Amino acid sequence: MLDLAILGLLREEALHGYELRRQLSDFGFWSVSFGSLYPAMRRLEKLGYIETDDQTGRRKEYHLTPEGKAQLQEMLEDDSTVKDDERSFNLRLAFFRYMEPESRLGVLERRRGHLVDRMASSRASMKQRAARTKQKMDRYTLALMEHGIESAQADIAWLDDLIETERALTPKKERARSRKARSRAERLIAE
Amino acid sequence: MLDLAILGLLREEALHGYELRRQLSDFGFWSVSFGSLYPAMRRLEKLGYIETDDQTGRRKEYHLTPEGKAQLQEMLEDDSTVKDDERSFNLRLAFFRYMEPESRLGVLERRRGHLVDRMASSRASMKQRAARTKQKMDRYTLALMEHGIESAQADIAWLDDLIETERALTPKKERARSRKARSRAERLIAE
DNA sequence: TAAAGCATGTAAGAGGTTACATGATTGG
DNA sequence: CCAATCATGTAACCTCTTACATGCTTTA
Repeated sequence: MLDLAILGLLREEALHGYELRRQLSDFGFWSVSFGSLYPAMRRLEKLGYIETDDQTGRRKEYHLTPEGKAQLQEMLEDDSTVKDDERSFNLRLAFFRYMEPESRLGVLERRRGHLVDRMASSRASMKQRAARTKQKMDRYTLALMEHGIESAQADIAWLDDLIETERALTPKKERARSRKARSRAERLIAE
Repeated sequence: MLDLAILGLLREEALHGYELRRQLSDFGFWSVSFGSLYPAMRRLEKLGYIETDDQTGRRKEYHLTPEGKAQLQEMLEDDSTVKDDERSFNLRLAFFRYMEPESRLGVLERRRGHLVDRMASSRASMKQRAARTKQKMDRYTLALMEHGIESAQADIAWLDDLIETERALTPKKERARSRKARSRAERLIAE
């Protein structure tokens, strides 16, 4: 997670730890602590993925080595290690330009599927709870769950845009299956 | 975090670990692992916050002790230990009904302020980056950041609804300062 | 009767945080 | 020149996950 973020940010330009941290939080990822960032950079240096040549004292600017570049590529491409959480997805999306165009659609659709699943099970549990206990949920819990569903819907609509654009950019055969899977998902959403 | 979730869910009804986990994920909080859940319940039992009397073998239903109830109250009320992340806020909101009405507005406004801040700094860094590097951001990064801002705006609007409703429910004097703080925040949002 | 799901638990370790320590540089 | 910010780092610890182990119960 953190390793991916470091390598990804360093792919574009050489950075030192402090600046890396700023960018990480500016992108809206997360505010990693220095106690986690600096040891991570040391580790990546030992692994030969990043290095620094300027000894000019104060700042320690790291840049990607060819091995680091290859490692980044592998981390982005290998979806067996991908977690289904938002941060993991956002991180990949931020580095989409470094990915193989064919892999991008897969990442987007996987994220979409995950959101659809979560929404469906959230809906189901709301109904089940309404049926089980006669009294309705308290105002706050209801607001929380409804907002969760609405946010997920907005995210899915946004993903659909991205998917559509991506499809237009990489015209390929064999789209029938994906389209079918998508309309099934849409039925699930529609209550 | 996990402790708060366990105590909060047990406040309404006695539950065993397996069921607790299901509810936790149904609420959209997170899918806690058993390797984390069971030890946590043990710990809470040793602390005297929860207990079980049914030895009927298979399931171990825990319920809240009076001490556990007091502890829950304290965890909900004490905002010095509150983290500003989404999960922490959602968890508190789900247990709003157990909180003092006077504390609720504070939680909502604190969350609002946090979102406004993050959005403002995200906006600022986008502009700064646009000015610094002549070339515009790649399509994906742009989509990510814009969507982040839009999501935050939607969350803020939702919070405003909650805040308004809450104000109507707890009519009090001394609202002028809060209202002023809120309109300042609104100016920040409006680009 | 086998497979799938229910239910509880342990051990090891990944992946972070907090708190602390240090010092250089910049701006009012 | 003093405070704030920049900048790097260490040590202790905390929270949670993964992987494993066990056995019961329901369903096809």
